[in-house]
Amino acid sequence: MMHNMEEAEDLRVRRTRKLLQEAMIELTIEKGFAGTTVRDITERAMVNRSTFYRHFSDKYDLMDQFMHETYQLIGDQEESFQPGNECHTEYKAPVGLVSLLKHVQTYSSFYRVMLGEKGDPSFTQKVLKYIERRFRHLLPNMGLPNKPTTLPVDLLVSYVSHAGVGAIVWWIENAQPCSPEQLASWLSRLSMADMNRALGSEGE
Amino acid sequence: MMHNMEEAEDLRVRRTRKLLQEAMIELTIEKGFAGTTVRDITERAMVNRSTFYRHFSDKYDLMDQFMHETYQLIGDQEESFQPGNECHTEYKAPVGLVSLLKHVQTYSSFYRVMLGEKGDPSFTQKVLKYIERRFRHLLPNMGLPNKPTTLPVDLLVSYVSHAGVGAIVWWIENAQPCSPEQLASWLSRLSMADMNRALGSEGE
Amino acid sequence: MMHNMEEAEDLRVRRTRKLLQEAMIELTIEKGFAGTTVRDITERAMVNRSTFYRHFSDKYDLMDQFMHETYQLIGDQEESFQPGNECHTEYKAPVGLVSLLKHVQTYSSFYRVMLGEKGDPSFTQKVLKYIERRFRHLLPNMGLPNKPTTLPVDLLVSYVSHAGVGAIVWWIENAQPCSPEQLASWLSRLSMADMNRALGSEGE
Amino acid sequence: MMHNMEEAEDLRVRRTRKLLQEAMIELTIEKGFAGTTVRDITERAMVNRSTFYRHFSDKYDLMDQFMHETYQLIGDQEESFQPGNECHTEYKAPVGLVSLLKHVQTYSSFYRVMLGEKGDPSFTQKVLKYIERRFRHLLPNMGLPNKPTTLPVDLLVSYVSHAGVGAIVWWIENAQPCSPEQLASWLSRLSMADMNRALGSEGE
DNA sequence: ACGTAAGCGAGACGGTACGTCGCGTCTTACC
DNA sequence: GGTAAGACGCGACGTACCGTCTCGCTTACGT
Repeated sequence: MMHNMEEAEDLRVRRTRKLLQEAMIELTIEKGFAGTTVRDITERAMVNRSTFYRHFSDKYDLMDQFMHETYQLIGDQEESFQPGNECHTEYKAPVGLVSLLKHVQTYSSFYRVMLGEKGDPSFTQKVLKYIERRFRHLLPNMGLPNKPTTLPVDLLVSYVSHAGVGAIVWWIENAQPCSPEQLASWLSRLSMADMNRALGSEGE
Repeated sequence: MMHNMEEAEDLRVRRTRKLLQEAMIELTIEKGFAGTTVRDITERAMVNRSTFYRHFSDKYDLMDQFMHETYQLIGDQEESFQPGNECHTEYKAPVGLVSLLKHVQTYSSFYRVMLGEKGDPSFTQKVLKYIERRFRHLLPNMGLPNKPTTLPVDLLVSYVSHAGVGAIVWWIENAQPCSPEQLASWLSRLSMADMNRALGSEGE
Repeated sequence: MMHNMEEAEDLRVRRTRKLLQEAMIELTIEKGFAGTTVRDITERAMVNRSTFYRHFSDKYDLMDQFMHETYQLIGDQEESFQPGNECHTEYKAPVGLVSLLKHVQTYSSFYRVMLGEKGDPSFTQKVLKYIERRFRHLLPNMGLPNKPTTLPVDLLVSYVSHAGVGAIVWWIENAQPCSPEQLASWLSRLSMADMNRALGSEGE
Repeated sequence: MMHNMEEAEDLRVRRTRKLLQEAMIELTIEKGFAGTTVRDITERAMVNRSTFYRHFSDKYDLMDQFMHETYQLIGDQEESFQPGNECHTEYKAPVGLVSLLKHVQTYSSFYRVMLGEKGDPSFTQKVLKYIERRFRHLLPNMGLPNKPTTLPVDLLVSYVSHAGVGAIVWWIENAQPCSPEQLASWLSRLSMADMNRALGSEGE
């Protein structure tokens, strides 16, 4: 009745995976992702190198699984997120954005490295895609004229998504000088303005 | 008296460097930057591997020198760029932006890869820093209140710079569906609006 | 009262050991002994790998136990072997040799591999030692002068023992083109001649 | 006129190969061939492991090349060997056999291991094939009746070849208690007798 | 016949060697 | 002096086996 057999993984397995994940994060912070080798990770985690390969095909796989688990969690928290009552009426930061920022804050050193020049482009890409997806969910609620001569929606999405990452980068590179809520508020106001401005009224 | 010594390089040297540069670009397009090895480059360039190391310390150095030469050229073209007469009065795309976009268009396949997940984070970083520098040149001309409770200028710069890269990414990933001038116009209007909006009047 | 405790093994145990033995033989025939791994054996035997190690310390141990059991059997059959009435009087093949050859014939494919280049030197060595022992049993019955300048007995023993293996190798590599009895006859005649010739009369 | 360009191999290359060969021989003597790893060899030779693989595909290849070079040399020495004047007329050991035994004596420790249970079956096989080839060269000079019911020639060849190895094994395992010439004499007398006896007159 | 100790399946783990690849340095000969 | 050719040391990679070790399940045995 209780031990939920579908995810009752071997205790040793969970321990090993956790140790490897933590080691990877620490080392990435210290010397960048590219500069971190599988051997480094396993030595730090005090796990045999061959054991690493029993769980992950390479360091990128370890990375991916970490992100996947993490973003799953953020996604779960976000279920309480109610679309419809937050956009362009009142500038209140959406719940999901705040919880994303809180996660980023938790791993701020890690994100600082991963989104920077010692990081990994496919990581940045994943964050970007995640943000893009969020924006696209918002879009249908706004009037989207999309007249031919008009600024294309996709351009706008790419613009605000990258901009969002830019805001996050600023935040973590300056030791998060404001609360997640504050940043979320500024950020969503900027993005919403961009989108409304571009899609709503065309000045010319 | 000695043929303008700063650029009278040995013909063989210029040939070798050019071959290596072209090979690197081709291979990066084909298999990503990380996946391209020095041996690949030298084989494609039909140059001996040890010769590579006489000119560049590694592939990142080759990359850097390529970018440096290129952006030098763009910078030169941009000298005609007159700050002051283009911002927030009339939404005319600045000359420099257009010439940057034209350069990007010339190497669009290369940029598509380098700014994407097969690219190199330090490349992206350099492009970003370049754009940021451009924005900061513009800033002093605008009134910047920077009250404490207000959206920080640095956040704004990071926001619009990343957004600019986002626009470029959209452009090259969609086979440049509009002219450089058109994109420059859209892009500068969006950025200016962001900056004016945030710095000029605080709605709330 | 307890059913002869030395061989009343658990049924499962006997089954497992037999399966493993057979698998080893098959695989050795197919891909040589060195090329056969413990995992191969257990997979073929449909037995868990850890079960293998409960019975044998490694594949060499499995090998040894197989040989030991087998040669025990041959030894038993050989008890009827009466030394003294077969050597240098009449060239009749000794019983023991024939039963050895019959055993070899039964496992001819296995011996073909094990005595060849995909085999195992320690296996060959064991066969050799077995044959040597047989010859040494015969020796005391012959007059052995062993004068200093004379061909040493040990050399002779090594000579005929290896020769015996050579005969067996020829036999199994040519699909046993003659009966065990025929080969035994030829072989013992050759060996006896060597030994008589060398030990009995020195031509020069 | 002097630097014989066809075999003027890079001096470093010759040095490296020699060091590796010697290391392999030493280690094989110390711990057997199977028990010697590539890493062992390279450490002993004070050569980087990857350099090993630039010259040899694995330790077996190193072995083979060593044997090939060596037996080439023996073959060269043997050119003075004149078939026809040594067989079955006078029991004088053939030149080739003596030079083979001298080579074996030079590397006696190595051969002791390689032909024994810590050795390698394919090595033994090569030695065997070499000896077999020598015997077959001798054969045509003898009258070979080969009547159907008669002892097959191939059996005889296998018999004497293995026997020859047996003699060598005895020799090196007993610290070569006699001169190569003495052993060669005994050995060729035995083998010749076997072959004459079997092929010449059939007692029954 | 049946309860229990054994044998067994499943598989994580620490080790060690493998053969490959890429790097950057170096030497030698050629032009 | 620039280049080709290529040996070399270094060190990471991902794979393959090895032998050891739980941990539950099931099955033949002994009374």
